[in-house]
Amino acid sequence: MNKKQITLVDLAKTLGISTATVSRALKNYPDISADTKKRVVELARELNYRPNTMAAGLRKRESKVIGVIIPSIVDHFFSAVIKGIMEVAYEQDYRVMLCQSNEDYHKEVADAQALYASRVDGVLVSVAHGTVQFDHFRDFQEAGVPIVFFDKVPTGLDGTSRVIVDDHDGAFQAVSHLIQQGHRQIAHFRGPLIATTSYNRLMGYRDALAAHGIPYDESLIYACQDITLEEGRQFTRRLLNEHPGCTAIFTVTDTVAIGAMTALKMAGKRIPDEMALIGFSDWAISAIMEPPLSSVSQPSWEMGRTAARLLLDEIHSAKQDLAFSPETVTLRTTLMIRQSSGGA
Amino acid sequence: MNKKQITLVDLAKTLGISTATVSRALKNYPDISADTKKRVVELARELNYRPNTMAAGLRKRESKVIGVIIPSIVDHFFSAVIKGIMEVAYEQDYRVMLCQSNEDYHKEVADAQALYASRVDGVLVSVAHGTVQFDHFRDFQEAGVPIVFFDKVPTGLDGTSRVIVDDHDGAFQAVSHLIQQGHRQIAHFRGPLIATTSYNRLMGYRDALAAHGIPYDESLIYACQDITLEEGRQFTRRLLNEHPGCTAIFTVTDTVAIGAMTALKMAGKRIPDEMALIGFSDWAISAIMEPPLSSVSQPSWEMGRTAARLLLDEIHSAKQDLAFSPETVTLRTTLMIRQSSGGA
DNA sequence: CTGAAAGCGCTAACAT
DNA sequence: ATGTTAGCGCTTTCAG
Repeated sequence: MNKKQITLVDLAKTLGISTATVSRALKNYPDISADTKKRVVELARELNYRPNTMAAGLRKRESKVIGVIIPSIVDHFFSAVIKGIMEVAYEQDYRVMLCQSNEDYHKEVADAQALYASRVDGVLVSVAHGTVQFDHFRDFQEAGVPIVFFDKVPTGLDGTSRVIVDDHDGAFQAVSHLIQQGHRQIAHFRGPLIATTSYNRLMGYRDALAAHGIPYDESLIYACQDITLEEGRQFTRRLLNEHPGCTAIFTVTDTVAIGAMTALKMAGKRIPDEMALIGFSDWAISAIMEPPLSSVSQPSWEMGRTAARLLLDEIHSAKQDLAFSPETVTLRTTLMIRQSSGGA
Repeated sequence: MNKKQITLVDLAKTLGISTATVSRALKNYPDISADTKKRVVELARELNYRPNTMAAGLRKRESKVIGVIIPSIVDHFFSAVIKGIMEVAYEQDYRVMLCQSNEDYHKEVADAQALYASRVDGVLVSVAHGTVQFDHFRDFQEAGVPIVFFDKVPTGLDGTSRVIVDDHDGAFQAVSHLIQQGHRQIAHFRGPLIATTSYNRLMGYRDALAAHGIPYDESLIYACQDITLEEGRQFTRRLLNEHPGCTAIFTVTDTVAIGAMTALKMAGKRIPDEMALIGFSDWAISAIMEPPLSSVSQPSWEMGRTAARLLLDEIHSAKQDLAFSPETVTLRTTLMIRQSSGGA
């Protein structure tokens, strides 16, 4: 199909020199005469020569590609992470191969295999909800291909770096803020506890109550399955019924908080006067809701950059056979106080 | 660095047969005895053999990778497009290499070169705002590598397929709807006209007025530069001042519409009674604004799937040296009528 | 400073 | 039904 591409051989032939010299000239090798270098570079530009990275990769046993596996790309958080990853990769002259697991374990396995088959130099992965077994990453580990996990990280599988968000602290701050506003009965709409993030946010909530001497009341916890607007609405209606004395809600994520907001308005409750509200994630839209939604902001872009940097460092170490000790970086959240929590 | 990987040679040696046979056995070639095939497949699984796609790619002159260049990934529209692309690619056993131009011409050029160097089998691109010259795609064209443009497509550069949205019709419908609701003075907050999308939406607006016998009043057009919330707010305040008789606004995109919504509420105007509002893009959030925002919904996911399908078809044709005539697919928008336009 | 030659891992004629 | 051989385009010893 493809028309003939220009190769090193073409350049070498027309110049009457060896391909080795051409290769070296193009790579700024020290022991090359300024003259030949110039001739090579010029001809290369003239013929529009483009090195074939597959050939180089095969020979050098490196692809200059990093693989990324994420649960979902249509998600502000993840797309911001990817943006961070791509920036760092680009800065260091790496390409990015992207896979979306759709929160499906089997797809994640297939993605890992495809990336391994492509001989990526490293992988960044945020594991799917349902993933509890991690054999599909063994290929990489056995081959010495660095892996860095971010956001949703596996339990066990040590020897790998991780970048996570301090969900516990984020929740702790949010709830502490509500307590400082005078709230005593604070509901929490949590997520599924298999997700470490949901779990840690719940713990942050509990610990904040404990730290302020407020007893933990399990009936104030409502468990979302799918983390939808609809769940936010439903639980709000139930809460209003079951706990008329409750004056604040902290939700596992903004989606749920916005659902709650709608339900509260429909019930004629004033926010934050009759019910304060804080979400988690700080979507772009949260700030423009009415009233603007307080939320725990996650450093998504930073997370992408940090994870990519960690991975590339490890790749470089591995290439030079240097030791590398895996690191776990915990990024801090920021509580964005807006009107919905009465603090702004 | 990397530990030794299992190769065809390893399999061939332990089984005492040739690599050719092993290769064929793994690929379900017809002329292979059931017995050897079984032995090969079993050993391959046992040793956890993973074919090296770089080697195969070099030999077969195809990478099974498609490149994607988009202006921005942190954007609901584009991330949905990418999702569609990745799904189709996965179905047909292709990998996706993703690049983000950041709406920067020079980055776009660098991305194109990197993708060409990776010898991708085809490219999908949505060009940056500022891109007016398209030489950086010549490499692909000369090498016979298919390109499909989507959303932001180049003018000229024919011989390539395109997938676009019918912006004109989307705008036409939106404005017609407003007219049917009885509005006669309808403002339009447009985008920069270098973007074909913005231009076509403006034309749709004009033509809808014309079709209903309403004169076009240039002073009702406000030009956004950056398409921000803030611009939406400012223009709304100006509009209220300059055109007290105006009763409806159609904006180039939802961001601007939401800015307008905030400004209207602050000015104490009731939506849609005193001012009707329709946006464009149909963000997830538009439906949960208060009042819910009417908007022209773009088929983003469909666009990704269509573009990817078109590209893969062309790749397959090229591989078999079949003729392929470039196609331009125009996807229809859907007007989502909600409360902000008074129709629901 | 440059060249010759081998080889990365795989596939595809062309044999047999 | 299987083996032989050549080669995809590049890098890298090892010689000179």
